[in-house]
This record gives sequence, structure tokens and C-alpha cells, in this order.
Amino acid sequence: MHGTPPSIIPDVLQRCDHCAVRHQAVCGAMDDVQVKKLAQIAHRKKVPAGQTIISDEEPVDFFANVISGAIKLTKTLPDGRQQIVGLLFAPDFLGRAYSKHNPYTAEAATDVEICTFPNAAFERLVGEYPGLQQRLFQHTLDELDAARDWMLLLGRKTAEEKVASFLHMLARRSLLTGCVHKASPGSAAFELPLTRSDMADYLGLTIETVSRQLTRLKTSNVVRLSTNRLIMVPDLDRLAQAAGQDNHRH
Amino acid sequence: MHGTPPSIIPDVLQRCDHCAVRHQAVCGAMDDVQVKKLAQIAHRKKVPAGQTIISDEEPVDFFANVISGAIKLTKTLPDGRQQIVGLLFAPDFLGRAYSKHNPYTAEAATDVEICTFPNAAFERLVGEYPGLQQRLFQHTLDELDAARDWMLLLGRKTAEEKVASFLHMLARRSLLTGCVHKASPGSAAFELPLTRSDMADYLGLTIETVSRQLTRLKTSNVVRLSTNRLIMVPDLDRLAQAAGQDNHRH
DNA sequence: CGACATGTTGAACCTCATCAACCGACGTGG
DNA sequence: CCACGTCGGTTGATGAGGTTCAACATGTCG
Repeated sequence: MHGTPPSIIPDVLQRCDHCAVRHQAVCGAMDDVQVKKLAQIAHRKKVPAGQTIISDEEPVDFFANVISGAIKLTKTLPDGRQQIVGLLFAPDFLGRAYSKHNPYTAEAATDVEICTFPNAAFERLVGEYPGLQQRLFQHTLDELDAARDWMLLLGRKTAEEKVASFLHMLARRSLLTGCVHKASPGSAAFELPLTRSDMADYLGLTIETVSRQLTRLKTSNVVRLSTNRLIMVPDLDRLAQAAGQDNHRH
Repeated sequence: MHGTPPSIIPDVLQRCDHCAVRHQAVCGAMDDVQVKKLAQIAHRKKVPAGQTIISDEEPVDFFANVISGAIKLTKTLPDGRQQIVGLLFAPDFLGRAYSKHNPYTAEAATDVEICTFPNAAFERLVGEYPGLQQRLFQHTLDELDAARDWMLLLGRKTAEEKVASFLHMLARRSLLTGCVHKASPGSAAFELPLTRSDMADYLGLTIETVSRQLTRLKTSNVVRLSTNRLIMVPDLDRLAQAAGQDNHRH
């Protein structure tokens, strides 16, 4: 929502070899030679929480990989009602093929690190390496699946199921993303990347309802909160059940 | 929801040249020589309303173009609550690249005609003609945009805005799809492709609420209903306003 | 004609939004 | 140092928008 442009910290010396997402992000489709080409057009950028990265009102001239942090994609009605239509995490990709115009706004939900590529140069690379286009396509399909899952949530789930589903998604995510304490199998612990207000915008609720449902889940011992942001899930199956989920999947 | 497989009416003699969607569907990316190849693997199929085309529980072994009618993509919670996560119309494409498994069910909302291609053969063609893959990618991006628009609707719009948005979408569609009476500019007339029950599942409402909001729009003269299914919109801008839309777009 | 599916309307209820007060943490300036 | 404003979050009271349950209307098909 800030008008100021994100500060650019070019990092030409940065070797992709040491990048945390080298083998997961779109560059995972490329061999070392290709990645070197990519490195030449890439720029690391740090974006503080709350800053707008892409606005739906301005053309976009770059693509980006998310290195760390969370980015929210939002849509807003003329009267200000807002909905988060997508969340991007570590190896995800930001940007739209075939169009300079994004139909939504991208904003840093937390402090964020991204690796940007200028539009033209990146599209040239996509032309050279068909594997890259396929990777982008695959990523878009995943985003579509996620969006449709969320449509089911927004249209048909209760407030408690919505909150539980959100936590369940993060919990699953935390299990995949390395560094797990895996204290006991079937449990998880993670940090909330969103404020209550953002959670509300993601779930189609109000902050008050989100807060109430969280305390409900807390008092029924489905989750534990150490701070406002640190969540501990003792039993993932119970959480999945509270989320009204197909738990024979995922 | 029916268990019976759709009846297959192979139509080898059918020339793609005469196909209503020859230049709009994915085949629009192909020249006449390529289309001839495509015609050899294509089969026309008629599917009666209500019949399941693709189930999320069975692998899919074909792709398809929609020739006529409407197909709904649905997701269902274990307890039966249902949400339509996508609607496919005439030149749209059904099927999922890179995966035999669809995470949703496709069902004929009206009587439907589709043009199917066996998986393997089609993927071979995609490999040969890069334009085809790009076309599929583009289509997926459009579906993603539509899904995210719908997330905003499901999460943040009121019942009246939801119904109005749905009608507005169909009205816009009816203007693009040839055969318009364009009695007066800014007006539109079309047939509802969905039952009240399906509309409810699409909008995250109940049939009763859909019905009530329709009569509200009717009594406030935003729309006119000749039959239950035939809609007349005298002023598209008023409808857009009732939909809570950005009307400086689209 | 009766049976069944689709759609409308009414009344009661309930979930969630709204409005408001309050809490703790943090930063700033007198 | 403390008063203060601000921000993120919680909790309570109230009410509206939609759901639910039920009755009825309409249309279609054997």
C-alpha cells in the first residue's frame, strides 16, 4: 500500500550456487551453464513488510523468485473490501507470463527477499530453454489448484473450519520445509506469516471472528499458542478434522 | 454423479473445418495440416445434462474441447457440501496437462457436446507444436484469473452482489458469443445455463437465497425474467453496479 | 391425471459482522 | 522517565444477512 518503490540491492557477485532455493525454484529446471546466464540478469532485493511489490494499476517489468518471507496477492473492491487470492512462499514464483498486466496487487506480508529478473531478458531465456516454460506452466497449474481449493473453503466452510484449514495448510508446509523439530510424528510447530487482519482477508472473515475461532481452537486443545504468532499443533489429524478436510488425501 | 460412462459417438468423418470452434479453441493455434492430424485422433461426444464426465476419483485418459453447452467443475466436502470451482463454455478446454489426476469432478450442467482427444496422442501433438502448449498455458492463466476473481466474490461479496456478478458475467459472455440481438447497446439477453441449485453451488449460497436475490433484482428492474431461465438485462451498467464491480474495466 | 423435479415464498433461527471497550507492546517526544 | 499515541490483538453486546425448515406453486413427463 506504500507508494515508495522497493529499494533495489543489486548483488551481482551473488552466486546462485549458494541460493537457498537454487534447486526448487524455476531455476531448478536449468543446468549450471544456464543458471550462470540467469545469474547475470538476476538481482536480489529486500522488501520490508507491508510494501507493495506489484500493483494492479501499473505494468510489471520483472519476474521474481521468492527467497524468503511471504507475499500476499490481493484483490480489492471499489469500496475497499479486500480478499487475498494467493500466498507466495519460499521457492514460489511471482509474475505473469504473456502479459505486463497483473490483475492483482502483490504486497510483502512479512519482510521478504526476492530474486528479480527483468522481463525481456527472462522471456528470452524462456524461449531458449523449453524446460523453463514447462516449469512455469506447472507452477501455474499448482496455483490454479490452490485457488480452487480456496474457493471451496470460501464458499462452503464455516469460520472455524476456515481458520483450521489455514493452520493446517501452514502446518503441512512447515513439515516439508526442512528444519523440523518433529518432536512427535503427527505434530507440527510454525510461525504465522500473517497478521489477524491478513488472515481475515485470506479467509473471507473479519479479524474479530478469526481471533474468536483461534481461541476456540486453543481452548479445545487443537492448537497451542505460545505467542500471538507461534503455533503448536499436537495432532495434525484433529486439526484436519476441525478443518472439515478429506484427510485420506495430502 | 451418475456412475454410467458417457456414450461415445465417434465421428471420424466429421471435418474440423466445419467445427463451430475451429478457430477459437486450442486448435486455433494450428494450421490446416496440423488440424488434419488432430482430426484423426478426435472424437465427438454428446453428454446429457447431469452426467459426470470426469471424476476426481478416477484417472483421466483424454482431453476435450467444449463445442456447446456448459460443464461445471465441482469440489465436494466429505459431508456433501459442494462448490462449483469453474464453468466451461464453448471454446474452452477440459483436461489437465502433466497429470492423469484431476482434483475435481467435471459434470455436464446442460446437454453438452465435446470433442475428445486421447491423452497420449494429444500429448504427442503438444510436443510437436509448441504453439499448442503455449495456448494451453494461456488458457490455464485465464482460468487462474477467473478463479481468483471468484475468490473475491466468494469471500467478500453480499448475496445480491454475487447473483448480480454471475448474471453480469453471463451477459458479457452473451455479447461476445456472436448471435446477439443487440436491440439497444448496453443491454443483453441470454439463457441461464445453470439451475438454481447449481447457481447456489457456484456462488456459495443456498437455492432459497439465490431465488430471493433474483426476485429482488427483478423487482428493482435490474433484470427481467421471461421464463425461469431467460434473462433480459436492460442496462448492463446498472447490473455491474449491483455486482459491486469495477466497471471501468472489462 | 398423478408423480416428480424445479423454483418461490414465509417464518424462525443462527452464524458471523458490526460497534465498542479494553489490553499489552512499542516508539516517540516532552 | 513517564505520558501519549499507535498498532495488533482480544473480548463483549447487539443485530443483520443468510441458512434452515416448511409449505406451496409451477412445469414436465409417463
